[in-house]
This record gives sequence, structure tokens and C-alpha cells, in this order.
Amino acid sequence: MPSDPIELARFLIGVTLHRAGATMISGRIVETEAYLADDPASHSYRGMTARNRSMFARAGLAYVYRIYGAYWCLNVSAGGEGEGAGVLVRALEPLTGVDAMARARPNVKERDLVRGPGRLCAALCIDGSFDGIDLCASRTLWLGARRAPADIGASARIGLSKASTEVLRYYERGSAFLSGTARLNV
DNA sequence: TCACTGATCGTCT
DNA sequence: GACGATCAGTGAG
Repeated sequence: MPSDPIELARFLIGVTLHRAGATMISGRIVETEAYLADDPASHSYRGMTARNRSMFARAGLAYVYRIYGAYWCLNVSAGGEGEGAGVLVRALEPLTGVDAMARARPNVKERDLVRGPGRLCAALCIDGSFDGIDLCASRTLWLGARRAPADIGASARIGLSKASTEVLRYYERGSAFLSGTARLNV
């Protein structure tokens, strides 16, 4: 697994994310965003705090944070220890445990279950208690095998007020499970 | 399908 | 005290 945030963001496209709870849930990552060490849009930009310390760990740990008071977002830490880089996991292609995801998100269409970082965490029951876990060693949330995507597209990142033109969002071209509008997923 | 808006609260200034 | 790596609902085209 690469540690450079851009290489990691591209590598994670096609990797299977597993969640073991009452039911086994898994999905293939189809969309990511890279957040660099010296990046005005990154939580790590102003240095390490109690919230973002997981971003400064060695690559491969989970950084889970709450946004807009209501949703959780899952990142994979990147870079070397103390660097403060990460990759936001934005969308999955559901593989197994669709029923469990639907129970966690009632009245939601299958296509929208894990299409977006907040929705993804809700469907997989990921919250702040997962912050800092090792995604290569955990038995509750971990990264598994990779099935290489046919084609990887790139676009500007979504939802940012700073550095919003940097092309650091990556996605599997043609996937039906991408977030954002169609224009971004060409 | 796209654009716009309000909700909501932990974190940082 | 302000803001945010989002989402669901609404209305127009």
C-alpha cells in the first residue's frame, strides 16, 4: 500500500472495505479525495490537534471526524508519521450486506446507500469510536483485496471553500455509485 | 438532474 | 462566536 496521499487515493479505488458487525458488510471503494500535508483545505493544515491527530499517524490508520454536527467522515491516514496527510473515502459500490446497510438507512434507494462520505459512514455504522484504528489489522473495519478499476478519472474536490480547484478527487469512471453531479464524473 | 437552503453541534479562534 | 472534507427536501427546467 503506497503512503503518498495521491498514490494512495488512486490505489484505494477498487479496494474492498469490510465492516464486521451483526452482519458482514463490504463494498468496493469507487471514489476518494487526497488531502496533502501542506494543503489549506486539509484539517492538518494548522497543525496537530486532539481531533486530527490520527492524520499525523503512519499511513493506513482511520481518521474519523464529525462534520456539520450530524455526519461522520472516514479517512485513511497517508504520508509518514508526523506528516498530516490523508485520503477521504467518498463512495462505495455495495458488495455484501446490502440489507444491513438498508436497515441503517431506512427509506433510502440502494444507489444512495453509500454514495457520499456521510452516507457511507451511516450505512456502515462508522462513528468516532473507529478513529485511530489500524485498517490493515482491525477485525471490525479493514481494507481487503483490490480489484483494479478499468479507468480512473480525476476532478476537483467537492464541498470545499479553500483550494477547491485542486484536482485531487479520484473515481472509477463509469461507476453508478459516485457522489457529486454527473458533470464531475466524466 | 441541477441549484439552492436549512439543520445542527463539535472544534477552533 | 463563526464555521464546516454533508445531506435531505424542495422547486424549476
